[in-house]
Amino acid sequence: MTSTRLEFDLDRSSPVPLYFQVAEQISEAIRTGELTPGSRLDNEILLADRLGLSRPTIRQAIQYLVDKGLLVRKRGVGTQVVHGQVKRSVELTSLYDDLRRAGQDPATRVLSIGTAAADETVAGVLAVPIGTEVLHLERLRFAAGEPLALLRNWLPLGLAPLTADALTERGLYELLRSAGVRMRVANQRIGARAASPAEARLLGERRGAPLLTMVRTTYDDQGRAVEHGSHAYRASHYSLEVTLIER
Amino acid sequence: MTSTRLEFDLDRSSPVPLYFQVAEQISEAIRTGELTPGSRLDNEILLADRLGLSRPTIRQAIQYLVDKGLLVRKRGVGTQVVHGQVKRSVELTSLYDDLRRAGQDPATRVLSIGTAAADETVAGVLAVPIGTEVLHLERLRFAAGEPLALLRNWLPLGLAPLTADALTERGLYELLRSAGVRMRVANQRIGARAASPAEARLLGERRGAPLLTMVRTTYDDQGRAVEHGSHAYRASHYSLEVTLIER
DNA sequence: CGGGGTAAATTGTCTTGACATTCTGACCTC
DNA sequence: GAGGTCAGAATGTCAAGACAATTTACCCCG
Repeated sequence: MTSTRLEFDLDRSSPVPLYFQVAEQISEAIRTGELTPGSRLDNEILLADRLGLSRPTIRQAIQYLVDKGLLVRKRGVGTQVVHGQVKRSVELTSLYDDLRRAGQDPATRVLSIGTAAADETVAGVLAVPIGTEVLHLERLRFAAGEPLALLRNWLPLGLAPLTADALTERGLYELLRSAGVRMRVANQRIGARAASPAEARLLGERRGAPLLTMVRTTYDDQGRAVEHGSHAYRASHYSLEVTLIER
Repeated sequence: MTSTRLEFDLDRSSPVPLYFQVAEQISEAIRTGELTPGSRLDNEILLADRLGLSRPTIRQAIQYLVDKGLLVRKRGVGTQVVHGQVKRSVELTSLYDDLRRAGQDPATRVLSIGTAAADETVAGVLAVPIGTEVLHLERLRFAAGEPLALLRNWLPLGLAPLTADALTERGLYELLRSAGVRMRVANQRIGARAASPAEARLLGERRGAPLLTMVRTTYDDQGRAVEHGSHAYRASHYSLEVTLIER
């Protein structure tokens, strides 16, 4: 089994790090099928030699792809492309992003927006004193013209200029990101329960219909809570997908 | 703000890599509160110097903790302990493991175990031809004496010696791991639906009660599917927790 | 012909050294 | 006093080399 002779374009004057250029091109070769699942990469020393790079740089590129789940390394054996195509969606996504990517034409109706005093739960997760004024949102999300989810959020004040108009046009995550908030970690608790009469009316379901619930707290790169949400989805129309990669 | 003078025990004769020893002890210092959230670590060069290690080794230790979400690095600034305490459970866990860790005394009743011909769905996710014989399991999981979940699994034959007795005593993941299966990636789809009469009877719920459902496929480090499961949990008794870390 | 030991191949770990990039804060100028 | 400029500090990237640990395959011996 001879390994594929990959071609690489390296631009040493580019601000893009060399290890990243290498990783991108290996990744591309996997995507296009030039590197088939199970095939072996050349060993690190040979690769480094052929590209005129040092071994640590090559290792950094490979490690990056191993962390993303595209490659597998084994000491004494070599580096291989993983078999099978696992969906790789480990990103911090929001419902709005997901729907738009799926071509589902999301729409939002802002039910309420304004400040509220943080109760014990909200104060706890946002790490502010009880009673602190926080921003409270209630939105109804539609996809393909159908009501899909009831979204309630609490955020610290002053994070981003959020208005009803802006929230009607764009998703919360998108607005936060463009305001310079760098979300990095999210903790989600996913459950299910029967719809209350009020929820059923808003979502167009029968009373007692199963709802998928998610309580999420999102933190920025400093570990500060930037958003807390309590959402309810119509189980008949939506499910969540999660991919876990063990290191 | 002076940085804490950490003490480190390094054992160069240990088979445990030095970078890992350092990472463990920083992690421990964070856990015990010796390093408080927001506090700055000494810079990498100073740290390397004090421990008698090279800078790349220190960087490897820090990078490991950054990936786990315990530390934050900023170029030109330094390395800090993240604020807040995000739950760090990015592991590939099974229900059985979760329950036992929570001291919930899990128990299992094996409803059926045997081979079955793979239908289109199962064949697709396990990457075997339709009609291939696969192992099929049906289990009822109890916690604290109460029925909690209905678990159905399909596995390739010959992976591990699975018997009804073994499955009564231990979890599926535990048995697979001890048979040398290295699970690395899991793709999960989480939803909710109303309980069918049969499910309601087994789980001790009323007909139509909301169930939390999870369809999961687990892959080993080669990317080969090792397990496919379709599970239903009593929403009134259980919820799933997921932590996402963006790199 | 089978089993065990050995050697080769490959990745894992660690060191030393250099320069680039980015952020912060102090200083200087207007 | 406000704003821009510059220097210092810290992490980011890259190189070249050495040795360790592990896996695989081969060869030799019984």
